[in-house]
Amino acid sequence: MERRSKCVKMLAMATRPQRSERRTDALSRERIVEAAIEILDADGEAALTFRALRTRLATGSGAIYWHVANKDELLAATTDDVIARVVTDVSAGAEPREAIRAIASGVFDAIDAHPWVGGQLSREPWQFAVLQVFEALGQQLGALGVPERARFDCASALLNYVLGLAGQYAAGARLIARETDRSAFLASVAERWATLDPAEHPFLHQVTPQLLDHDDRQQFLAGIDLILAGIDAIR
Amino acid sequence: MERRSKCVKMLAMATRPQRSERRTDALSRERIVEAAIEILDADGEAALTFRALRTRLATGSGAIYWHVANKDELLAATTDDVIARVVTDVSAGAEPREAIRAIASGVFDAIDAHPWVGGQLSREPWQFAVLQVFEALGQQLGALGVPERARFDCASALLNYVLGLAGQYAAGARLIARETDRSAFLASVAERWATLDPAEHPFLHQVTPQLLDHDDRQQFLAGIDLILAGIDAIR
DNA sequence: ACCTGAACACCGTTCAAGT
DNA sequence: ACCTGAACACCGTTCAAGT
Repeated sequence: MERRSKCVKMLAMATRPQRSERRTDALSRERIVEAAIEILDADGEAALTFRALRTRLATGSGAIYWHVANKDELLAATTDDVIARVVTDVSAGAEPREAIRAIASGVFDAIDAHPWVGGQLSREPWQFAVLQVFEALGQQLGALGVPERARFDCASALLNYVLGLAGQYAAGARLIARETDRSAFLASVAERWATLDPAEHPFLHQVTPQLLDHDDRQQFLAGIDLILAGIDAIR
Repeated sequence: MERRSKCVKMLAMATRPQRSERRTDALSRERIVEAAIEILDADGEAALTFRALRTRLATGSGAIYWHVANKDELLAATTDDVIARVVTDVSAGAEPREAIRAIASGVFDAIDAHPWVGGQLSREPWQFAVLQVFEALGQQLGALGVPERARFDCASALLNYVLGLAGQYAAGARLIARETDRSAFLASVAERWATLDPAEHPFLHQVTPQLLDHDDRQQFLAGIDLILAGIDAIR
């Protein structure tokens, strides 16, 4: 996708006299979204500012606003970009239950690779990216034989669960960025739990060991399976 | 809770010569949190700024920072304040399944009354308010007879679902604030769905009627029941 | 100990002016 | 049509100075 096009252009300008030919790397909505994703991946949500963007794209802020209405739209576009790949990646031939797990896993992995996507998904629920996931889940529920009346609620339950984890995971990533690593972060959470009165918080004390060595992805899929089991029960 | 204490003080100052007695309404963390909640309820998340706060409290920004570390801590405190009441309100005597529904309903109603709480819950997952909900859910799962090994995953699934809805609902409220009302908002969502290709989005087209007249609270509880049914199935 | 309020270092967004 | 970049109206936060 021509990530180095800016450098190429600058080299060309330095070695050749400028020509009137159309620059192939002219500013475009696509290039802006791409640059935004690079900033978000490298330095997190807080680092994405129009100033950072115009520096990276070597342009003025007004130029960015020519292609993108505002920051909300830009964030929605970056999220759509990442999620679109997930949903279309799910192979159409799979068995419905496996397909649902694959969709959920795909969203999980996308958030794992780009934590800022989690924050964005849970903040803007009716954006296109979320619709894509909702549609994909709903189709598979149909294939699974869930009666039409119940499909809306079931898809909604799965979607809310996925979005809930999305937000949680994104927030976790935000905190871990400040700490050293994941296990140190979990240890500090466990420490805080340990300071709570065991008489008032018996459950938290009980599950602290599980907190410390649980696998996020596995726990996420366990939740999906739980909801699928519930769907089986009402079917 | 003395909501009018500022006015009382001003009247007192106007009618009596100042006395050296300690003002009962001196600035305190509690009063700041209370004022913040009033601003959030009246005008939404975007309206809560330190400038709005210092105007309402008739003080300087530094005074607020003396009692509260920063804006994140203030937001966490407001959320804790609202959620604490929900969790302690759940009557201890209820049957576990009903208690879980009551906890979930309580969180739902709190978010319904204070949409900004939803945004905050889904953004800061390990804050105290969320721990309280997690603890309450976990305790009831124990009472329900869920084996210890599975309790962590089950509580996690319920919590993620609740937090997912929290974020979604908060975002919806943010959008509805700009539109006229809820049904106009849903109609505009349905309109957008209608523009999508029915061949690619059959599910969305199918459930549009249900979108238009669904009850948020009822749908939320249907999801809780679905997860509870799944928990029954694995028990 | 607690409060004041000016100042700092940022934001997102706009817009007259250029090509 | 597309881009520039200064300017505007905000933020959260700090801090010397007051009581």
